[in-house]
Amino acid sequence: MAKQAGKAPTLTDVARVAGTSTAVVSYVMNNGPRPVAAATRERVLAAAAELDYRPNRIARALRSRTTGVVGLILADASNPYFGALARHVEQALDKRGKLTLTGNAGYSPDRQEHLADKFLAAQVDGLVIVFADGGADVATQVKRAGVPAVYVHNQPEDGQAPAVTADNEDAVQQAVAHLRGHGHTRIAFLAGPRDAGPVGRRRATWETALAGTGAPLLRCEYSRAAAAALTGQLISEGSMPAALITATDEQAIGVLAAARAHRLAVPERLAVISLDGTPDSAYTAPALTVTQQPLEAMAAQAVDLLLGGEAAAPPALSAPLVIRGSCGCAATDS
Amino acid sequence: MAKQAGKAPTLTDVARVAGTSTAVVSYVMNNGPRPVAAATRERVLAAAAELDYRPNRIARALRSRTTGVVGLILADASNPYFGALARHVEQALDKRGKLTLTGNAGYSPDRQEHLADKFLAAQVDGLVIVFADGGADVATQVKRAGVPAVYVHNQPEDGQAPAVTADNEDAVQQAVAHLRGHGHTRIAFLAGPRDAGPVGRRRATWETALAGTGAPLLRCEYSRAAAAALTGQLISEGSMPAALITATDEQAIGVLAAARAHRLAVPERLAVISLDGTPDSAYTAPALTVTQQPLEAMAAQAVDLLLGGEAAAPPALSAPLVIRGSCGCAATDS
DNA sequence: ACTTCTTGTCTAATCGTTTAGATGAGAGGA
DNA sequence: TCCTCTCATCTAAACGATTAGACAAGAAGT
Repeated sequence: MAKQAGKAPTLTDVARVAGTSTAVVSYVMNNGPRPVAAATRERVLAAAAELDYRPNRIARALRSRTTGVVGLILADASNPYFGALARHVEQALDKRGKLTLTGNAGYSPDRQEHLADKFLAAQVDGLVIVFADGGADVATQVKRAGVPAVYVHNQPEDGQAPAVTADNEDAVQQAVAHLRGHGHTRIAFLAGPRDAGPVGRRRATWETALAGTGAPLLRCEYSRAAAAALTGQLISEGSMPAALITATDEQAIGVLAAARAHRLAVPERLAVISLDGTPDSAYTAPALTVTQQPLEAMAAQAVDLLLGGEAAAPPALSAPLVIRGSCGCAATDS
Repeated sequence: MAKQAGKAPTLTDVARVAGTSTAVVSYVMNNGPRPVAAATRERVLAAAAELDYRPNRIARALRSRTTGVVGLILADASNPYFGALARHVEQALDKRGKLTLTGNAGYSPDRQEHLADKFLAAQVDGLVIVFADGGADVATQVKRAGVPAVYVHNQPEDGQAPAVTADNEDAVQQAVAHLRGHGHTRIAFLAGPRDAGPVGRRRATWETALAGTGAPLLRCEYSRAAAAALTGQLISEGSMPAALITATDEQAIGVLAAARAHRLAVPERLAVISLDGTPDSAYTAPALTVTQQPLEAMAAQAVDLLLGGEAAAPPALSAPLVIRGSCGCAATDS
């Protein structure tokens, strides 16, 4: 059937075989801007099939100024939270026929800009940006280029660009309420090194909820090692609070490891709730009670927002509380 | 300085400002195939800077038949092993000035083919393929397209394409030797559902090492849930072996969770060593003893292999044994 | 019978590069 | 002086698609 020798067949080849001009072939291929007679369409389709013709996306992109590629900039794919988000974004984009150009920026603003630059030069049709923090420079850079962009999980300071996040206020409130239900009053919060945008609002919500109780605000990098180090230090000093909400699972996992190393019983002497809810959280010891972010829904909404259509009232992205062992409830280990 | 209105500047614009033809501008931009007088070069560079000119990669790709984009097909970015590998591959490619098109195939051959198809249509310069298993169809599809490809972590059955893997035989042997050092003789192996290529060789190595001891070969999907279910069942039946090597960390984590749920003490009554060594493995309870795969080196080698050059004798990719608590050594928790 | 639509198709310009071939100006050799 | 080489540069043809404008033929309206 299919020719196997030589170069890939082009539009012109198909036109020659079908006995038409390249224009009609193009019209057929994209149900083009002009109608084509049924009989002709058949001939074209047959010719295309015979040659195993596949349109050259590059040529199409050059002419039509749309590449069918979307850039995804994220902090770090080896963090399961971002990794899972990346996977869902990629899948949502694929469903819309788009390809995903991925870049890991680490937590460095320089690399964020570098990637944005590269992606813009590659003429992406849009950008999905998932940062842990910061990214203001990138935001203005992107806006100036006039490329549509959506921020997920965070929002640049200027707050102009559309952003998708779970309902963080609600999540924090659920966590606080649940820990209070266990009798805790001094509930500490482990935040990231800085905070801006929606993720920062987690801290703000905690602050108003716990106002006046003297519960400490802790800060460390979003890594297991950093959280473990901080926790170890606090335990040694004897200043570890009895209840803690962590901004991320990575931090919570670090806290748990340090507690174990120092023989501090969880949840008896330290109750923990984390705000991410990655798959990892179900397999820690004890399993983490979390507010589970709906990553798939967030990814879907981000893509809808970016590509338009489906603008049906964006569903509220609530992060339900998933109760496991680390908060003090009977461990429902499995 | 920079123009801000209107469309992006093109080669032609630069040529006009510099008072040259587009050819010289092109020669300057890529230290072109022909020399340019120093004075002229300066003028061109100045004009380009003034206009803030950035070459249009699409047009360049159309003409020169090379896109500067490499496709990365992997099973599942939310699995930290693949996520970390993806990050390292992306970074190695970036260092070479390439962009990374990423796709998650899940564990489905259909999606593998779908992605390969898309990427080939996008005219990628090369393909990095990271599968858990299988992928023979994709391999032939890719080979027929004549696009260079490298397989990482696995190798298609036909064994023609270059592949990068850690030294799995050695890893298994280290694990077996270590568990024997703890006095175990019946050392079971938890493999994936099928096995082919290098990953399959892990099982083969185990088989020859343990020949005649009657140690069982277990199989389940590469997921925590599947491993946990299997382990739970074995414990209930009373047929759980006392020593186990798992093919992946994900499986090991599932095993640990099930053991905990069934109050089976690790490492006292069940010693475990896993063959991946993802960051996760350091934070389980007890922390996993693993053979640690050098993901970054694997990624670097894969990219070198794909893009040529640097062919300096590929370093041996050994996976050193990292001793933590799950094997029976004194837990060096931290 | 003559204009006016409609419908289907073709011609050719265009997107922004790369690069082979033509051209022209000096330098050096006879 | 004339011819031959270099160099530096320019002209213009690709690359493979999209799409506005021209055109031909038949249907419909008067």
